[in-house]
Amino acid sequence: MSATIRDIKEKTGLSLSTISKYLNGRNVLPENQARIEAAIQELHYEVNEIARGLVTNRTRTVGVVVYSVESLFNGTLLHHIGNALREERYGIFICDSCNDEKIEAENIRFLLKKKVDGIIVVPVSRKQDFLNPARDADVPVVLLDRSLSEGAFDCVRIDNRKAAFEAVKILLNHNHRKIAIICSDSEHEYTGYERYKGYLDAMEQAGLEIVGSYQKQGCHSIEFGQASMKELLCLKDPPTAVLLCNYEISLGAVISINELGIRCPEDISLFGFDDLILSHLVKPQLYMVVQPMRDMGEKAVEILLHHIGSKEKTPPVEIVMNTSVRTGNSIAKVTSEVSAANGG
Amino acid sequence: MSATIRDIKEKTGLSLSTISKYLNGRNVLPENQARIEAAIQELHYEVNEIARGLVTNRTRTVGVVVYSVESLFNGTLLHHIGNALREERYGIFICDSCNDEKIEAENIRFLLKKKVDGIIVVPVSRKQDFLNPARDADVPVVLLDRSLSEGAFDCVRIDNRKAAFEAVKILLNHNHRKIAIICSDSEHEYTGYERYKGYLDAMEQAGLEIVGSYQKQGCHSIEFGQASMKELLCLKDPPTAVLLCNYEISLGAVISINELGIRCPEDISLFGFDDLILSHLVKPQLYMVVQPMRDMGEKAVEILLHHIGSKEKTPPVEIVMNTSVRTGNSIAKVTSEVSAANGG
DNA sequence: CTGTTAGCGCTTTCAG
DNA sequence: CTGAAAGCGCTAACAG
Repeated sequence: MSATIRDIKEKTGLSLSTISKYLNGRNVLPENQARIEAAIQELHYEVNEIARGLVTNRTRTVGVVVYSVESLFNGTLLHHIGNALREERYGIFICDSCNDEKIEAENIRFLLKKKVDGIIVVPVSRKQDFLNPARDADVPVVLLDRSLSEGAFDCVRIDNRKAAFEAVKILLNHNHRKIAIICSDSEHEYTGYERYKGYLDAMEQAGLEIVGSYQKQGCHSIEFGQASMKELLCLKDPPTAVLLCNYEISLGAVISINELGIRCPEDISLFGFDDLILSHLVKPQLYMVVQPMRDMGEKAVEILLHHIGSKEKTPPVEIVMNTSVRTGNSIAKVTSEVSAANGG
Repeated sequence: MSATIRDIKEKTGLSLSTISKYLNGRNVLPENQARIEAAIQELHYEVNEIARGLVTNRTRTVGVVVYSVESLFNGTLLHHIGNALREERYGIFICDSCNDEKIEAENIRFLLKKKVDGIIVVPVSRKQDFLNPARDADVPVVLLDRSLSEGAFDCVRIDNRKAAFEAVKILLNHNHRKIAIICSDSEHEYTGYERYKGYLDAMEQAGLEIVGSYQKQGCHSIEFGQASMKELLCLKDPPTAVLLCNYEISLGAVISINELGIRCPEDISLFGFDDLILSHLVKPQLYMVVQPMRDMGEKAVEILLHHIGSKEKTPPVEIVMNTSVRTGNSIAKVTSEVSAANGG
């Protein structure tokens, strides 16, 4: 069907190597350049990247594996990663792990068979086993957003513990004492556990007791956020504020208070994570921890391309980025009397 | 680095072709099967899909080009497409057009160079020029969600005109007469124009005059939805109901009424498009046109794979799927007196 | 600067 | 059923 370098050879009478050189930007006589260019136009020639990849052993393609392509968080990350990669003329193979470790492992093997030059992964698994094939094949990997238990790969993320800590501090500054948390559990996800620890740090520093029924740990999902919020609201002695530890849980919690007709911040104060238009959509505007998603995506690409460029091994690095807080009006100031009464 | 079929040849003493046959599921003596399998395990051999693709001229890879990977609408579509493709052991090359026609055209050329077997595209452009290279290279293309002006490619979509028509009918049944529309314009997008026509159909059938200031046509974006909604609300004689013709515009409209402190449905009734958790998130629940996104994605894959399987050309087909309406409480019943007064 | 040659890893004739 | 040989489209030495 499509023209090959051989057709150009026929048309121009030049050798394959001259044409190849022209295609790769090396020096060719102006006259020959013109002839090749003319033939390319005439034949609608396009390089066959497959053939090129076979010989160069570089496909100029990066695989990106995300835990779920349906999550707006990942969509945003993918957008920034894609932009950064396109600038460097890299293609992007996106794989959806559907929040399933088996699919995730399959995705890695798939990408390896496709001979990608490197892989960026926002992982489902907590352990690194699924990445062993990549390591064996010497294909560089950069983790994004979530680190793994062993820490053997480069990772770009935020300081989750600190971010949660600071969020709780803001709640404390509004005199909240009965503060609950909904997060993904350590088995399910890295960030959930870290954020939980940040919550504990702040509570302990404030000398507050950790109430068992105020701790909701489970899946990273809208459903879990929704159900947990409902449970918290139905407690005999409900919390006055809740920290929602990721985007999906934040969504679920908002759905829940809508369903139950609970008012925010009059009845409950909320602090969410990952501001993806959510704070603009719902009334009142939510306080949220915001991650520098663009910087994170770009940094991951930068590190990966650096590895691809120079095959020398370097010890794994963790890039930890700063978060910020988007203020809203989802937090009520607890008056001291009430605070005292509640705190008792 | 990684093992090749040659290493297996050394280990087993068998010929390349026998090994290749085994890898492709053809008949090989049980004894030889066992030897090959053992060598594969030992060497961690994985097929080099690049090399295979070079000779078979099939990469078992499909390109998917979406207008924006940041849009939840596309994320959902991608999820279903990815699932369907994975089941058929196809890989998926996702390209983000960033709502830019130039990038979109670039994406097509990129995929062609990567020798994808077929392309699914949710297009930015209204005209098909950017797909000419694919047609020239005999790579099958299926359009999804949005059709092009010429209709020369297969397309899976809904009946946009009818969907909008029915939405307006529901508003009319609630006695609304002053009905506005916010949609993407025909220059920007296929669906916008179709939905606009459906709106006109319903208004004309009801014998209502089309008020110029109630027609907002522009970009498919949150910003446009937000700004347009604000303009409508600030009119001297504002509409009592608004049809929001896509997800981003629906988001923008909700943001706008939140900002202005307008109540829905007391002050204004809303009817949106594409229910992607939005109706659950905001209060009150929005009435929405919902598209069968999963069916659409799966159908697009089915058609594409069929084309890939049999290279014979068939005239382009348009698959038009049915929509449904998710009811909410975002529409107020206009009392007849008011209706008469307003309708005047 | 240009051409010749070899070969990337695999599949595919075609004999045997 | 198995093996030898050719070749997919391109790049990478090496001579010239």
